[in-house]
Amino acid sequence: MIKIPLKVTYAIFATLDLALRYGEGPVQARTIARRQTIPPRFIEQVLHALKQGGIVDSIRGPQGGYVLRQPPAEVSVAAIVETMNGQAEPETREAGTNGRALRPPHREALLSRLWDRVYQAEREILSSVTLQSLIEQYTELEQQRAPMYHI
Amino acid sequence: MIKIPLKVTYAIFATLDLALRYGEGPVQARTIARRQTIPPRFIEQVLHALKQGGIVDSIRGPQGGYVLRQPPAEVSVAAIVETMNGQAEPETREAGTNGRALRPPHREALLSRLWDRVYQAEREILSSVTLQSLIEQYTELEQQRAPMYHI
DNA sequence: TATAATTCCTATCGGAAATGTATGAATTGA
DNA sequence: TCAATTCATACATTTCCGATAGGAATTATA
Repeated sequence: MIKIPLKVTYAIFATLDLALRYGEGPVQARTIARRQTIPPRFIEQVLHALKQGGIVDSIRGPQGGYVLRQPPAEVSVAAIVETMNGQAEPETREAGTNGRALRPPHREALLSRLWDRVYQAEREILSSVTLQSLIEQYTELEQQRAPMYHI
Repeated sequence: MIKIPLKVTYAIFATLDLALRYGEGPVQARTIARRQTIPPRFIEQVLHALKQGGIVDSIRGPQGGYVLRQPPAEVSVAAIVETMNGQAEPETREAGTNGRALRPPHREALLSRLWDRVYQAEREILSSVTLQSLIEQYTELEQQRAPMYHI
């Protein structure tokens, strides 16, 4: 049921990459693509969507690139996920009804309510996680195994 | 993020149709299809999947059809949803990593944890909703607007 | 002002998944 | 035996997603 489009994963890794370098000036799409192993032409679209969603800012021209619009602690995963999904209209496909079974208006409402509850639960979880907290979790994980010889 | 395949919606409406007639003998696929406005050839596949998942039983031959295997109060939406999705392997696509950014093993783990939490929350909600409770909600909704002139 | 580096925009492609159709075999009550 | 029904599988169609491509717009720098 839960679908995690690659696009979303890419978006999170890309913003994490920016978060690790927050305050150090713009990072170019190509650079992120190389570091995160994301198809270079594809990450452009991801970053563009993130810009439309107000997650990142872009600087054009030479020495340009992308920067996080807000400090990593202010950027929730929920915001990123919603931005990446926001493009496609929910487009609730109706199923129609007949006879004397459950009838359309309420029948649809029944499931809408349910999906809404699920969606809400998801949002609450994703809202509580920020790029900052992800980075912290990551360094914790790393330190458990090897005393950072990177970053 | 939340993806609701039509197949799943159909499965819920079909089982609801059976739930409304629980104990009254088998209902034929064609009948459900007509009442719930589901492509007749398609609902067969849905019902078949539900049978494999142990949600419904089937009776072949004339006067055959489908019945709920358990009373409506025992059938959770989670069971239905899992049955309908159970076919396709999750198939976690890796994204790989390079350079000195977040490195693969833990980077992936980071998101896996997060998606697991979301998935868990979803399951809890869907497990708490049964066909019985859906029917109750439905009749409530109906009575609020018009004093049932159907069913 | 020219140039090169970069983002921006849109179109398109290919493959996979979802949706739906078709056909015939197997089962079984009457 | 016959007709009604599920069962099984294959096939067709559409939609979505990941990815690629080409060129336009912008701008720092020389």
